[in-house]
Parts: sequence; C-alpha cells; structure tokens
Amino acid sequence: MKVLAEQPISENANQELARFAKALGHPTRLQILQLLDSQACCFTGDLVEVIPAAQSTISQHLRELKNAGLIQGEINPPRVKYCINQENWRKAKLLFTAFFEE
Amino acid sequence: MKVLAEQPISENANQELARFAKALGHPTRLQILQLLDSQACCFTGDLVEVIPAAQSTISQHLRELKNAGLIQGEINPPRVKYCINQENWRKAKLLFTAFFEE
DNA sequence: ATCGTTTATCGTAGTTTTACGATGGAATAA
DNA sequence: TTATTCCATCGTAAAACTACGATAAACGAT
Repeated sequence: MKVLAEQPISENANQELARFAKALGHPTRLQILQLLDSQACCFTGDLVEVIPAAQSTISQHLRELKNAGLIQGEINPPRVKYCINQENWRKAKLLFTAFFEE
Repeated sequence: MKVLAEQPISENANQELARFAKALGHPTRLQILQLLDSQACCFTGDLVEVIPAAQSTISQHLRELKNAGLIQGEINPPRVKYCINQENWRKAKLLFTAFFEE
C-alpha cells in the first residue's frame, strides 16, 4: 500500500532557502525588513516616506516579502501594519546559518 | 580640496548583501555551492553529471555565481576547476549573520 | 595538422522582475 | 451621502532571468 505524502510536507530545503534568498535579493526589500525589524516603521506609509520609490513599487516589494513568508500584514484601518513573520524569519536564519556552516 | 573615493571602496552593505542573496536565490546555484564547498565536485563536468540541467545552463549559473563573487574558476586544461571564493564567502556569511541578528 | 574533450558563449524563446502612474476598494470622518 | 485617507492592484514597458540546443574556443593527444 502506498504511503501518503509522497511529496514532503515541507518543500525541499534548498527550494525554501532559495525562495528566502531570492526575496532578500533586492536592496529595497532588505531595507524594508530592516525597518520592520527595528520597529521603526510598521505602516506602509512610513516606509513610503523613507524609501525613495513610488508607493506602488513599495507595495509590490511588500507583496513579494509576504509571498516569501518573511513578513505579514495586519489591517489597522485605514492603514496596514506590517511585521516580520517571526516563525519564518527564524527558519530563514537557521537555513542560512546551516548553509554557511556546512 | 576634494577627497578621492567619493563613492566608497566597498559598495553599500545592503547592495552587496542583495547581490549575494540574489545569487543564492536559485536551487541549482545553492546545489552548486554545496557541491563545491563539500569538495565533492570541482570540475564543471562533475556538476553536469550530478545536476539535472543542460551543460549550458549550469555554465550560466556558474557565471552568475562568479559574477556575484561567490566562486572562482581556475583553468586546468582542458577543464576548469571551480572553487568557493573564500574571502567573499566569509564576507557573505558575515553580512547574512549581521542581517539576521540586528 | 587533425581529432576529441571540455567548457564558455551565442542565439532564442518564454517567463519573471522592476518600476511607474493610474485606478479601485475599504474604512473613517464630516 | 460625500469626501478623504491609505493601500493594493491594474496596466504597461523595459529589463533581467531561465533554459535549451548549437556553436565556438582552448588545449592535449595522436
């Protein structure tokens, strides 16, 4: 009898690490993460004031970071507050650390 | 009198980190780096045997890793031996570590 | 000089990324 | 209701990425 879950629950570690790395592969996204992590800015508008790019561009970068699982947003009308996704942040840190220490 | 090097010797840390991260942003390139770092493979041909992609594709990935400074190749006719660029590897590790610990 | 091996590069096609202005949607305030 | 604010998404254009087969370049061997 065949066992379920022939494809693992968590994707291949390399794929996951690549996904995180790709999300980190743009200076603006690094800056966003730094700002969020420092708690200096959490609302989109704050980021728009600090980062030299159009509001729509920053929103796009936020979406990519969200798709990669590195951040999460909570609605706080009429604003949206973004925060680091601590669980995945930790996971990314572990993956990068393991990668560089292998 | 103007001081030379108005643009810093080393580029902005975020730009450099983004460049490294972007290079790491593909599973095949991660695999190449792992293979090189484990010393299991050093010649392009060895990589081609292990990695499921065309020779030209792998060569392209090697070039990107080289452009990012993460690897270097030395000619060993008729082959080319690739190795981790230890200096930049260390630099990347430091940048990533600093990034995740800020 | 010719051949075979190894690897880089070219040419190409499809996909993805990046950036911007413009528009739309949600929620509060008036 | 209407206006305002905040943010996401749409539409679009340029650039970059990804992959492949085909070709070229470098070099040793014959």
